[in-house]
Amino acid sequence: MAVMDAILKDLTESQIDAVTHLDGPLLMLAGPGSGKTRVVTHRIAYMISQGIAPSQIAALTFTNKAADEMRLRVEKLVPGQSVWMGTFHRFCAQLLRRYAPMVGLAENYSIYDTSDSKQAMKRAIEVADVSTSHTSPEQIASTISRAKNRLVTPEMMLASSKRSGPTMASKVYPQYQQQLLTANAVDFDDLLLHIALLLRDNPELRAQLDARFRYILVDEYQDTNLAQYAIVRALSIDHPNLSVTGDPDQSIYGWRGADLNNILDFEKDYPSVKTVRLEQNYRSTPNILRVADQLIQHNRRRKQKELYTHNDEGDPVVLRIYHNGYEEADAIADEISNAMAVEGFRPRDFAILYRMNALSRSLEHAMRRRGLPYQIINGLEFYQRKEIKDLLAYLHLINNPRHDVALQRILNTPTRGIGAKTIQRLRGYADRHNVPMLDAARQVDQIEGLAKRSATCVTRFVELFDRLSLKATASIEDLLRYVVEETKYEAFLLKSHVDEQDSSAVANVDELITAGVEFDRYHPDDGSLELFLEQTALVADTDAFEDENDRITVMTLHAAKGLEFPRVFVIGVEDGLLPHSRSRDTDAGMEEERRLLFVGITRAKERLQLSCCKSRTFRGDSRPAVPSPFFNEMPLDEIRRVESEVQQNWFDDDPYGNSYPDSWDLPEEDSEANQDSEPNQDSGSAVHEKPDSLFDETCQLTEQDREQEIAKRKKKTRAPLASLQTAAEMLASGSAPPLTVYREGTQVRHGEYGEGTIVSVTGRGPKRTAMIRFDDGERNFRLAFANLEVIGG
DNA sequence: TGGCAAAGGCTTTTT
DNA sequence: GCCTTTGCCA
Repeated sequence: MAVMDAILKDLTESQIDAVTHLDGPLLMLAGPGSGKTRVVTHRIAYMISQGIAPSQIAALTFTNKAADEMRLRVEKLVPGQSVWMGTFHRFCAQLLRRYAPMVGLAENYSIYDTSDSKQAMKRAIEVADVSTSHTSPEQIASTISRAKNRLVTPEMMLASSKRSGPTMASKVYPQYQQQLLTANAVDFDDLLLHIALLLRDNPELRAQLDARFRYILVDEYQDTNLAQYAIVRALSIDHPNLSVTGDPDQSIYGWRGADLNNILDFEKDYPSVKTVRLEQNYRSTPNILRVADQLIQHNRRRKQKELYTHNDEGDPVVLRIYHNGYEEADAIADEISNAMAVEGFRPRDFAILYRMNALSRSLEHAMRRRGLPYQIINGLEFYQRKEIKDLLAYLHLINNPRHDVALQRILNTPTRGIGAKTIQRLRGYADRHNVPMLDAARQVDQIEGLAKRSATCVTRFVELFDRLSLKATASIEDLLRYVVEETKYEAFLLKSHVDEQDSSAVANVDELITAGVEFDRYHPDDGSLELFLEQTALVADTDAFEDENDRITVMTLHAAKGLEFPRVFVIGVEDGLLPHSRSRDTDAGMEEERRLLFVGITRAKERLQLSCCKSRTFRGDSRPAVPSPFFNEMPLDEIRRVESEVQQNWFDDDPYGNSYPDSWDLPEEDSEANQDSEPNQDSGSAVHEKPDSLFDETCQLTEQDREQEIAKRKKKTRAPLASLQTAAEMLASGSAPPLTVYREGTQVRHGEYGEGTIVSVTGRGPKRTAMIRFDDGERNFRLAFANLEVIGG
């Protein structure tokens, strides 16, 4: 049979083993580049070819992108079949649409994004009346989020905190849930939580859905949390045809509640499981694979596996040491541009990966200056833009008039005379009566202490809203255009960006409308406002990735999971960055960081470069950087180490005025540059005894380097690095603005407040701040801005 | 009330 | 360095 041939052709024995497994639990342990997606898609095709109804199959992925990819490939094998494929969150969102009333919601419920839920959280904290002096809303939010991922309800949290006294989170959690319920909204975690609890508490519904989704496939199983575990478990009792794929070594979402035990204990949960191991790697060269393998051997919580490949040896992995982040970015951009010109690589062949989004900036500069086409996949993108959030807030409120966060956002946007005070009054009224704020706005006359004028403005807003609501069933495009027009939104944008060259805001509005047009075209029949909003809420940053675009890809290591590129650069492989300083303290944290680097390394097919810098600009000023301890866990003898030469004109060529800080700092802060890199004494007991840590000479500034740098800086007119010169020298050379020494006891005169005495000086660089005592009290000034005159001391 | 400028604070990763 | 909050003035 032809279809069958196509499905099983070119598969290895163990792959066929997995593909042809139909009934009963299946665990696929698949190393990087082992053709996992291929096996999963072929398996779906095989199932269908064996007569299993596509409607009984659900494939759950981690990102929409992975789902799209899967859909595309299944479509090729068995055209026209409709298997449900999508993310866990989308899966739950759609179930919840249907069963919303069972958890106290209406089916037009809204999905709060992170910033929405932060707003709700603040309000909950206010209502719960707890002091946040020792925590932040974010901290409480993350505690509650973790609780939800572990299926802990407000009642459970309260009960468990009975003994030690209620915690901040246990007091806020019920309030927060009340906020969401009143607003007919859920947050990301609730999507999973509601469904998990629904399945647990309603045996009939559970059985019904178990039968409906008879075959469930879960991708990236190593990244599932308890809530997700409970959901798939509940759907696989009568029909335990659950197949999961994953790689414990690629679990990188522990911070989000992912529980490695889900995959490590799968065989215990389902004793009759068939386990298939896919260990052959079809992606990378042996050189790359050995580095990855030796690194990950240092993790203890894992399942041992043998990675091997029949690919050609290829080039050695390169470890590159740069002076600073700007050089790193420039050199990589040059290298890419060279490889394209000389070796015929395409932009899409390259990926640059890093631990934090903040590291993308210098890369962006470097590539833009060379005219290299690139795509940055990062947070704070399109849907986070103010103008987009504003317009979507209108749509959200039209779809769900109880959406309080949206209401508060647009009540005075564009400005229409409704101030913070008025909004606060409305909120207070709403909280007291336990009603949505829009209802409060409709009853504005009954709110005491509100100025007549404010009340009129509110009423006018309600009228506007009612007018907009009449268009609720129009196409998304029409609705958006109508909103923009009725609110005079563009005029508002133009007015608020008068002197800026920021025309991008208006362009973004157009782009949103375009997105609406596309949605309308894609959903001629089933398109609804609700669905549009759901889609925009559940898009991830990684989904913006388009591989048909011929561009260099720039993104975080997290976002890179599941992708592959011929040439990969991992930048910023430095202690404190990778591993990140906030993960360094625990073994679990370190292991996850190690896995993260493992994921980065194994994205590369042909060539891999890891790089670190001697100094890195961070939060405004540059600090010495130390290579990642992970380098000591790699086969260094087969890695090619290249230290960039000191470029003669490097500092003069530097296009960014700030690669070295101007000298605001007082000489006493010298020491920082000198107390380099003690190669992490506290951590790494096992690998520690290598005294010849290869970085001794390379990654600390040698005396010679230092002298060269001093010489070069002296030539410049810009203020030199304070740590390398005394204030007197700077004055003598005329290279610095007259350096005023502000210290405790210095007498100063302020243009406005008169004479005073400096009590203390804190902070560094442009943020250096002095506390000055005047006759009428103490005030803080930033020395860089304050207009101070020294009169003595 | 609204607009602006300065101070404050903060950065891991994302559905 | 950048975004958010605050505090002051028209």
